Amino acid sequence: MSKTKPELRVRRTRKHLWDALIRLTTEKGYHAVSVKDITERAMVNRVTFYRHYEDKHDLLMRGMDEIFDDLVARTRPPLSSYRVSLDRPAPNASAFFQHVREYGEFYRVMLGKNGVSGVEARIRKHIDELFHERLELARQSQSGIVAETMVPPDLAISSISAIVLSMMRWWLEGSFPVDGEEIALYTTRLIVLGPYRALGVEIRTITGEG
Amino acid sequence: MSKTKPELRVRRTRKHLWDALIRLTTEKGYHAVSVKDITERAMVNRVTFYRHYEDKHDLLMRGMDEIFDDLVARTRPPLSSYRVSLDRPAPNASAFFQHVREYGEFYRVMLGKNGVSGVEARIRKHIDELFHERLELARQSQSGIVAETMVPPDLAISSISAIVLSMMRWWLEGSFPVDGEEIALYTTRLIVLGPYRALGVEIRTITGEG
Amino acid sequence: MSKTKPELRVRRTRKHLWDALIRLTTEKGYHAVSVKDITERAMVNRVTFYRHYEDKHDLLMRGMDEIFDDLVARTRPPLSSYRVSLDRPAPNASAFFQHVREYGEFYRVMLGKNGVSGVEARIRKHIDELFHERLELARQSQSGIVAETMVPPDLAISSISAIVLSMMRWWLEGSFPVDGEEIALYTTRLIVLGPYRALGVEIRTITGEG
Amino acid sequence: MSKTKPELRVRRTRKHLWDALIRLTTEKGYHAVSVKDITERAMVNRVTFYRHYEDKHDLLMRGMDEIFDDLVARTRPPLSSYRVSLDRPAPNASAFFQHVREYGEFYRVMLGKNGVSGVEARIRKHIDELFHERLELARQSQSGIVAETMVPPDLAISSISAIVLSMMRWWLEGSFPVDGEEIALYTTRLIVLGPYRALGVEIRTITGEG
DNA sequence: ACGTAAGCGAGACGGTACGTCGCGTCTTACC
DNA sequence: GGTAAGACGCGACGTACCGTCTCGCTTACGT
Repeated sequence: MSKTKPELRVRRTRKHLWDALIRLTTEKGYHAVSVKDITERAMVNRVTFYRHYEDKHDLLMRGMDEIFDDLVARTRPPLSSYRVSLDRPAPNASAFFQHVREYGEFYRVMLGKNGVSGVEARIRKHIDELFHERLELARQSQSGIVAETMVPPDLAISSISAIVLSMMRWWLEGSFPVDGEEIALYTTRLIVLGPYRALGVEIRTITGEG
Repeated sequence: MSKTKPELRVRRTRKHLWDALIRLTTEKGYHAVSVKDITERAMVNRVTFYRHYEDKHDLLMRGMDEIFDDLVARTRPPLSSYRVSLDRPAPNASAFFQHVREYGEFYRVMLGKNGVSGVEARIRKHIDELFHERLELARQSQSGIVAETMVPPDLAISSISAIVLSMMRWWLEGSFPVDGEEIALYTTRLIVLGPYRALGVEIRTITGEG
Repeated sequence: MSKTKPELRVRRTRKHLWDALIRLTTEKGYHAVSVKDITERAMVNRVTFYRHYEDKHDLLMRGMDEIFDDLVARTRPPLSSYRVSLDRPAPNASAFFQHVREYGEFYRVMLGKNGVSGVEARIRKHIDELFHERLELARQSQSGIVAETMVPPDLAISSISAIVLSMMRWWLEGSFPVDGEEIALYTTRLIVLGPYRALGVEIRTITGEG
Repeated sequence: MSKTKPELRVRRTRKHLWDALIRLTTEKGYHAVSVKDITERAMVNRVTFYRHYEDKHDLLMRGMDEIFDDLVARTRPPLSSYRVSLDRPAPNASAFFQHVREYGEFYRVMLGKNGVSGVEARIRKHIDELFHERLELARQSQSGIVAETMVPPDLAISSISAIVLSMMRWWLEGSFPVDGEEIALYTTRLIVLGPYRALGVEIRTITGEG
């Protein structure tokens, strides 16, 4: 590991800047926030900002990197066996929403009306990656090969992250109206019923259904 | 109707400005586009721009208004009877994707990575409204009252527009890889299988209906 | 005479524009007055302004031309014999101040703090011309030739118009505090005592003086 | 003195701007000079101009302040005893014209045909103040009280600055055709002969004084 | 008196300058 | 070495005014 932990002052400065960015974005939208705004709120000199970041966008990106590191660390883990179910949330779905809650302030502002256009795409990309392999596992666990699907596979796959993002947004906008497990369960259901079924993934554990 | 059709010169100027905005946004992203860029591309004086629009955002909003007027005009129409089906695209879905193809350049850039943060939300809102009443009709056509749904209704509803947007994005990014009828069919299927099902809208009741 | 008297409407328009210019200049100073201001005040379309005048300055110059035509017409006239005196105003001085009173509004604003830089010079030039020949007459009426003057002749001459303008300003700013004859008398005295004497012009008719 | 001397860069920037203003005004007249012109000539960014001055006029006023500070510093000084004379220039008159020569470029352009309307008035006001007290001293040195003057006092006084300005203009326009002492002498003579005489300030009383 | 040519109103437009805001760089001085 | 303070160049902003043009209406003048 080449990166040594930065000095205390440096970390403090960066944290102040990040917090200021998020707060100001919440208040008046990312684009209306200027570097001057950020540094004034963070009580840091404007020149100091430029010693740490290239610009406002750079600050955002670096902050997001850390958040996504956490996201990956939490949701990627082994997950030896997995069964598609309508009764229980998929375990990584639970982990995902725990993460979302923790970084709620960030996700809320970025997905809200004052958000940043590219950020949603980046989140979607991450979710895509996360759910992609799950899907592969699920499909491979099927005995036979599905000859023809109801919708083209990549279309179905892209709808998954759309649904997840939609769930996130609903959960965040309502300030976590339900439990993390619950939203994870709903998300699992919508994905299993829709895209999964369209792809021919059998819901084995479902009892009452054909 | 109080608004008289503007003079020829005026309409020409506005069209040039709109086209320049869309082209430039495609090229380098909305935020990197300046009013100066727009007017230079449109071969219109910068001051003339401000005679018609407050700013870049105003130009975008007014242009969108017209597009959404067209969208509503095409998809709202009566639609006396409607049956949920997995075999045929819902008629308004077809109309919707025809509209999307027509304004493809606009939708492609706005939903792409160079898009504008608020625009997707606005599109989503429109789609929400369009599909909302369809859903109500579908649910009311059910004989009994659905006591409990698999996911909260508004959650399911919000996932619908997420799916539609996702379909649009896929279709646009691939430059219309499939027929409009086909993408409409896939969209219908994903919605019927997922959110509709989660809401208890039975597919089998469809076939039995007149 | 090649110039036919312009149409009624034309004369009316021009008068409105001139009046508006003077009023507005009085109110907020020449430079703060825009063509738009003038036309609005004159209740004339802005384009119409440009049909008559090149710009604001052109309007001013043409108006001044008329005023100076009147000035010349009144003060140039024959004036067969003239005697320098400290008891009576020089006749052309009287005529001059009558003219000033008549066009008081114009002169007041042009010589006041909101005035126009070039205008004073133009007025000075006119006064110079008027007094120049008087001086020549006066000097030639002297029997002998004045060998050496107390100040160079052209310096003395240029001080004359300075004094006259100074008198005008005082008279105008105080809204004609004294009679036209009186101010003409004072002006005559200051000129005769100062520049004239410096030039060696004898005050013949003066009784009580050496 | 609370005002610290500004940084070197700042002084340099301001000097460049001032010089550019004077040069450009000489070349094409104050009103034709734009801030853009000034900054281009001064090789300073336009925004930097506005960091120092409100506008073109502000630059002019602040520059004038410094010049008038110098003027006052030079001509106000003690001046314990003073005698009206036609043979020697009044000492403050000499000092005055020395000052004028030093700031010749400024005065020449401001009093020339490309001048600025308000500036002459401001110069006149300064001269008025300077000569006012001299006059009072001269009049008070008279033994008796002058019952009636040939022209109202304030009229005579206002003619003094008119004469001085006139002398300045002649001297500047001819590019200092005569010595400073000489023009000061002529000015003294014209003032003593004209306004002073009109006010009853006797010349003969001068010689008899110690 | 009346038809017609002019004068005129209305408003879009290109163009120059304005004064302001935000960006990113640099220098100087402090700790 | 990290930070504060602030001058500066640069590019864009949104506005004001300028002078031109085109399109129609109306008005007063000449026959």
